[in-house]
Amino acid sequence: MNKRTEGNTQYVNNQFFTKELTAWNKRSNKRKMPWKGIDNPYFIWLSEIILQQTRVEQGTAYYNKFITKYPFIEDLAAADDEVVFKDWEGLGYYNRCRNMLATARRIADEFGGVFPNDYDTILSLKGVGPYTAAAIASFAFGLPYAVVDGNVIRVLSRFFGIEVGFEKAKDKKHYEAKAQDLLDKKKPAAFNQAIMDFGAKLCMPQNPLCNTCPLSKKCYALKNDRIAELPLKKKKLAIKNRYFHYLIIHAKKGIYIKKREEKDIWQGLYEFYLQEQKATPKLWSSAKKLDSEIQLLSHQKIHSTFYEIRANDIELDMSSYHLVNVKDLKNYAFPRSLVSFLERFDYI
DNA sequence: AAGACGGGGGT
DNA sequence: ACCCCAGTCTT
Repeated sequence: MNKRTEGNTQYVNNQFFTKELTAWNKRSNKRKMPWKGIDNPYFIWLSEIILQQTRVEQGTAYYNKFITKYPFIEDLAAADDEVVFKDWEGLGYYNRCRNMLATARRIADEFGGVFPNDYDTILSLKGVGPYTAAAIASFAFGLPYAVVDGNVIRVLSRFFGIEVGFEKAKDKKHYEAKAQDLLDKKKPAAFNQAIMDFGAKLCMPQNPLCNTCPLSKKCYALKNDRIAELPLKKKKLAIKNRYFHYLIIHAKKGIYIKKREEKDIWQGLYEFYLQEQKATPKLWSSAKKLDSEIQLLSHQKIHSTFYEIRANDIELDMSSYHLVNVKDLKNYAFPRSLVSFLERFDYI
C-alpha cells in the first residue's frame, strides 16, 4: 500500500469512527452519571480528581458527598485539612486530596474563586495533568481538547490497530495526536464523553461486546484477533511485602495515634504505634495479639498484625503521638485496613 | 523512562 | 490470580 492510499484509508476510517461513535452515543448510550452534562467547572474538576484511577461506581458516592458538603470552591478552600482527609478516606491515592486542597485554595485566593478557563492555566493546577485539563477544558468550557484516558487508549488501540503501549512519552503522544485528530471540534464535550462511555460500556477491557459493536466492521483488533492483546499491557511491577505490627496502647484517656508524615503510602492518614519488621517485636511479649490481616495495594502487600496493651505496662516514647478518646476516633482518617480493624473490634 | 501511589470489583 | 480503573507526580 503506497503512502497516499494509506493516508486515504486512515481518513476513511476516521470518518467512519466518528460517525458511528456519534450515532451510537445518540442512539444507544444510556450511561448516566451525576456530573454528566453539567458545565460547572468546579464540579467537573472535583469529579475528575475523584475519578483518576478510580471506577465510576467507587467515586460517585464521594462526588455526591463533596458537592453537597462543599457546594462552592471557597467552601472546600476554607475547610480543615483533617476534615477533608476524613471525607476522602477510603478513596486511595491520598496525594490527590492534598493537591485538591492546594488547588481549591489557589483558585479561591489567586483567582477570586473563579475557575480558570484556559487550557494552560488549568493544566498548571496541582493534581491536574493532560487528561484532567482536557476534560475540564472541554466539559466546562467547550474547548477543543481531546481526552486520553484508559478508555480512549483501549478504543483507539483496538480499532486503529495501534500496536504500541502508552508508558513511553512518544507512544502516549501518538495516542493523543490520534484522539485530537478524531475530536469533533464543534462538539468536543459530547465527543469526549461519548468515547469514554463507549470504552466503559461496550469496548471494555475484558469481553467487549463486539457482536453488537457499531464499529466492528472496520475494527483492526477484531479482524486480526487482537482484542485480548490490545492495548499492549505494561509489564507488571513486583509486589513488595511489608510487615506492620500495630500496638494499640490504651491509656486512661484513650489510645495513641499518629499521623503518617513520611513520603510513603498513606501520607496524611493516621495510624497506631507502628513497628515495621518481619518478626514479632520482642518488647511486646506482654501485649495481647488481637488480629491480623493482609491488604493488597497496587505495588505492595501489607501484612498487618494488631496487638493491644495498657500504657502502664510498656515503656515507649509516645511524645510524637496524639492521645485520642476512643469516641473521637471517627474524626480521624485512617487507611482502609485500619478502619476495617477498628470496625471489627467495635472502636468505630 | 521508571516508580510510587489505594482501594475495589470483575473474571 | 490477574486485570485495570475518567492519571499525576517524583526521581
